[in-house]
Amino acid sequence: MARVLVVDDDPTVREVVVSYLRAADHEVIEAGDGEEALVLHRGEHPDLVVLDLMLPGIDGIEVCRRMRLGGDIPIIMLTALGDEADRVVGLEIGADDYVTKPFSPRELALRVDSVLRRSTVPATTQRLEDGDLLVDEAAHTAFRAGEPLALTGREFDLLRFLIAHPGRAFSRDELLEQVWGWSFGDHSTVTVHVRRLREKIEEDPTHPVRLQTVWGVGYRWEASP
Amino acid sequence: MARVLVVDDDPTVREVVVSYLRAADHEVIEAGDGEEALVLHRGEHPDLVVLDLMLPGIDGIEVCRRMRLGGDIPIIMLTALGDEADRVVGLEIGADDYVTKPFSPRELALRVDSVLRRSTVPATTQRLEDGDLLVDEAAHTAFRAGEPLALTGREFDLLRFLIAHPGRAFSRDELLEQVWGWSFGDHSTVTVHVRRLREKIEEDPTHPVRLQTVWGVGYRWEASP
DNA sequence: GGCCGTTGTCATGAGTTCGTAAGGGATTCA
DNA sequence: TGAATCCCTTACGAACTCATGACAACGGCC
Repeated sequence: MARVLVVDDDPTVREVVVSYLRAADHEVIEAGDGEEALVLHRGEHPDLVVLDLMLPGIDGIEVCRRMRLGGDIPIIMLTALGDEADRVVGLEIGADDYVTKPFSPRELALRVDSVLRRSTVPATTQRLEDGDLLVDEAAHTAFRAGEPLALTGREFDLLRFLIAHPGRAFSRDELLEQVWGWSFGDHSTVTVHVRRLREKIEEDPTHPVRLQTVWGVGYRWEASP
Repeated sequence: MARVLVVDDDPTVREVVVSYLRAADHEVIEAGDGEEALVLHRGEHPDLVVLDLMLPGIDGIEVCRRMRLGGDIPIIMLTALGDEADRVVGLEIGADDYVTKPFSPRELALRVDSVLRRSTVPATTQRLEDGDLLVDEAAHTAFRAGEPLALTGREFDLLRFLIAHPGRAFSRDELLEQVWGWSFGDHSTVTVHVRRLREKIEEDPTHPVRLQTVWGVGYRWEASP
């Protein structure tokens, strides 16, 4: 339910943590060192960071400090077992929680949930991707090849719904129901909005590739290969 | 600093913990079993509880549950080392933190401080930066390119919140909730304050770059590149 | 008390978005 | 081939949203 950035230089540790967090329905992005972590933090706006204290290059403490400058983000520290000094440092610089290595992945997942729960702003938004298209629900913005698209509210809702349900054809009635929240309505409403959306996301709006017409039925989102 | 209730059936453990917490300027009250703990919790209203999981009579889990019924009080669990089941249980029933026995009293004292800090002041930072903007929370002052900005109280709160959560769209209701602390209110209050803030931080307030409008939704802080 | 800055509310106007209608083109089927 | 159906495109007014300026209430300070 949230976007989590996992920072650890050990790929094995990352793999385990990532798989557990994904199983808990979180979107996960990874970094292997401090520099990469800071770049991802700036660019991806994760909801929470799981951060190893011992990192090559910029160490975890410095990463934590710099992330804190860029925004109010919860951080869970990973520290070596028994190294009390490390743990003390972690708490002093204001990590929201920490877990000692070796740790149980299940416990870490619980900590993540716990920290998210007491976070001031609920993190319940995920991002949807399809090829070079990206729908960021938290930012309420869609991007094509990294460039933000100037979508209106309805267009954004429509795109979000279609990308979330690729490969399936929806009738206009279904779209009115799912996107507009109407139980009845004029079909042309859908038609026109589809056209407007195509105008903004299709390479050649006259010959749509992603938002395809299904004759006699409605429309279908064709996922990128 | 705070009133802490220490619950453990071992008088030696209590004595060590208590002396350390007193050294850290906390007021400490003690209980040797679950029943006594619940009575003191009800009567003395401590700010935080350090609770042994293994107790004669009513066990720690039950004590924790009942205390939670009586209010949102931070609880730190004491558990046996390596007993992951206990730790997981502790987290699941909502302990804010735990410490494994044998533990360093100094670390416990730090944990107490840490939990108190995040329960009273939820994960706030001292300084926030975004491009040439700087928010100094301690001084309650914001700067642009080193020059202090003449912000009013509300404007400062609004700016701090937005910079702390960059790249995310907030509805007016959410902003009223997060910045004003209101659960309901007039949307125009937000609109007007956004306008006033833009007047002071945007290069061209008519065409805002950082504090952007998200049509039909609310506003979003655009982090500088 | 009087002055001043802050704050919340309101009215107004400008700008944006949305739904609908209508005409023309495309597709299907007899 | 022709008719019927479905879809695309365009245009336009209504409804909505936001920005702006003004104003009164409130509290601090002299």
